[in-house]
Amino acid sequence: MKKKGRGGGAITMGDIARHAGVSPMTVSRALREPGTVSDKMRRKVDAAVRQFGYLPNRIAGSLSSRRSNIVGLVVPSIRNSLYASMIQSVSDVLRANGLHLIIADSGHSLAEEEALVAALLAQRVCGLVLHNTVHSKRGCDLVRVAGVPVVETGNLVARPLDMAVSYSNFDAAKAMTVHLGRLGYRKIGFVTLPLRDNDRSKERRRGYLAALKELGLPVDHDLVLEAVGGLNEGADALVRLMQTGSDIDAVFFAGDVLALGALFECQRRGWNVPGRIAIASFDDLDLLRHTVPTVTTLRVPRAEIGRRSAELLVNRLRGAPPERVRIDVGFEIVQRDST
Amino acid sequence: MKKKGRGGGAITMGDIARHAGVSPMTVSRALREPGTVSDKMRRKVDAAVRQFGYLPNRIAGSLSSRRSNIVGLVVPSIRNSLYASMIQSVSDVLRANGLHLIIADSGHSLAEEEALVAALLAQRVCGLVLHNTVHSKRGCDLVRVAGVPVVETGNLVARPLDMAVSYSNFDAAKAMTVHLGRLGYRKIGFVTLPLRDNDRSKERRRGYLAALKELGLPVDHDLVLEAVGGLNEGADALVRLMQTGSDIDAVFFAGDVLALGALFECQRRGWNVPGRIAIASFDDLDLLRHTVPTVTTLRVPRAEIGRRSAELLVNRLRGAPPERVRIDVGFEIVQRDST
DNA sequence: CTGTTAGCGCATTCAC
DNA sequence: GTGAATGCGCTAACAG
Repeated sequence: MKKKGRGGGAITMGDIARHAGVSPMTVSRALREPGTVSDKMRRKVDAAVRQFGYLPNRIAGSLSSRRSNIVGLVVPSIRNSLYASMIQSVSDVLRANGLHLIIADSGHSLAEEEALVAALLAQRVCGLVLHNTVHSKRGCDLVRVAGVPVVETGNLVARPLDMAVSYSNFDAAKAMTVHLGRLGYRKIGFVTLPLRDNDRSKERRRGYLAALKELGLPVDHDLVLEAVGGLNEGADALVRLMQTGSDIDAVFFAGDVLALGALFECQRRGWNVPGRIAIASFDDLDLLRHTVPTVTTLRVPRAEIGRRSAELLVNRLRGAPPERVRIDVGFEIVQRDST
Repeated sequence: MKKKGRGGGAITMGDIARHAGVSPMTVSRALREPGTVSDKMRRKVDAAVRQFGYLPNRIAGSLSSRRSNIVGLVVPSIRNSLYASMIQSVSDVLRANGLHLIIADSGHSLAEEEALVAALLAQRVCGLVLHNTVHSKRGCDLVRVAGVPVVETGNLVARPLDMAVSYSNFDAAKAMTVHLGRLGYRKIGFVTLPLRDNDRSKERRRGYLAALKELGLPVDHDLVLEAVGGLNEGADALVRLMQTGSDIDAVFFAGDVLALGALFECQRRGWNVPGRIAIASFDDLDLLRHTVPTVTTLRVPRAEIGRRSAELLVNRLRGAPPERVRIDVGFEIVQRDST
């Protein structure tokens, strides 16, 4: 059983117009700018819309208006809860402003990020949020040529593609290391996440090393480890550091999951924290406030980063002049029982 | 160069065609079906595409072909890591098949889900994945009228809108409760997540009650608590249950974060687990394998749910006949040290 | 294999 | 305040 000869497809604005006895243009206006249409017309349109369960075709609308009202977001990993609160706040601000969000996951790969940026731009997103701050040459070119506003959020880069909202990974890691030094720890290990194509990891390690220098402590390369994410990796790293033979007294993990894994390993082995070994973390995963002992960490205002990023995009889309913006949201050291 | 005026905007397929000395249609084909175009033509097109950094406008393509190649996914909360692995596998399968994904977050609200479904359908998504299985009347109508394939994943409903890939929350909760009974626990508490508009929570509680009956244990309503998510809530619930005065010996938490919060509370108070109180959880959060003690839980194959959901959509989009599908991925009880 | 014609469903721009 | 004409950039369907 097909519809009338009228090409069986979905209901269009024209159909609604016909059934409401008005022109398609009036339907379009009644839906987007109800104020510019007389009450009588609007009621007729609304009735027909409800009757048919009509949903305007935004694809056609976007093509015609040359605006998609969709923002693209690329994070290194959707699974990492770290990004979740940022995603949420970006999403909330955009929705409050009638914009939609496409989230993509680059899997920490530069090539994948490039492919995703291309795909998003091909969808004609009207703005981008990129967590990574290291991009392929072509990725940069694509963004520049497209001319859409872009916010980079993973690290406060000196010269962003367009806008940046973040904190300094260098300053944060340095501050935490100095904090440990001031607490009296002298042999401070450091476990970094993979450094490849990752600005943030590199900056954190740089911060750690700069702090040692400032504290007048020697750099012991046996005390610096690289680990991929995960609880097991954190546990392994801790054990390896303890076995170096050096009298290591604290470990700073550049990722909260690593720190957590290490803490659990200590619980399993009965190593007192911080008595036998102190543990510090990066990023205030909610859990760190609940473990026994609670874990000292760096708090980064992830939600604020998301909110302000989205606000910048919204403003730009509303006509704010394109100017380089660089917002430092800062960070905070949360001293708890593990150090 | 008369009409081309550089101010006009982005580069179009027509521009590429002109510069490559071919027709727009050849450009279109060279990009989408390179095999159907001669080598010579394809090389000319590729050269022009690279020279201008051309990205085809998918909005125009979608409007013309009446296919968006975008799938919509609605989850109750992006922040919940539970959904993350499902999202990831959906995303992977879709991308491998040239489809994109829009993720939306309903905040556990029925009204919000309806609004999101409407927005996604207005974007003319070619498929939907809905985690929630309770929908508003209008939400159901919208989906049905749109005629796009839909997969529901949160609970294995008897009569899905279209397709369902999930496990039975009832069976799972019942199985775990029976498992606890068989281990010898006689006073088994239950902490549920909010029940409102939430099929999954209701089914889990039903399963718990059915198990008590099967075990021949009395139902003590003081031992059933409702808690919103979060570590604190889990801790609070545990303490309240312990203070009922009844000699409660085990608690089954219908959410992994709740269980974790309870476990940490036990660590803080020095309550032996499972000696003084046994703890069981729902959903195999990675952490539960690492805590001290490790936590008994229900493992649900979240990634498989995502993968199979996406595969069903892909098949349907490739022309598979619309038939009601109902896939039970099952679950597994993971017995660990907390019980 | 390649090109031509004719829309896709809406919003912009102008008349009225 | 309303409507008619026009085209957004691309692809389906056909013709050559």
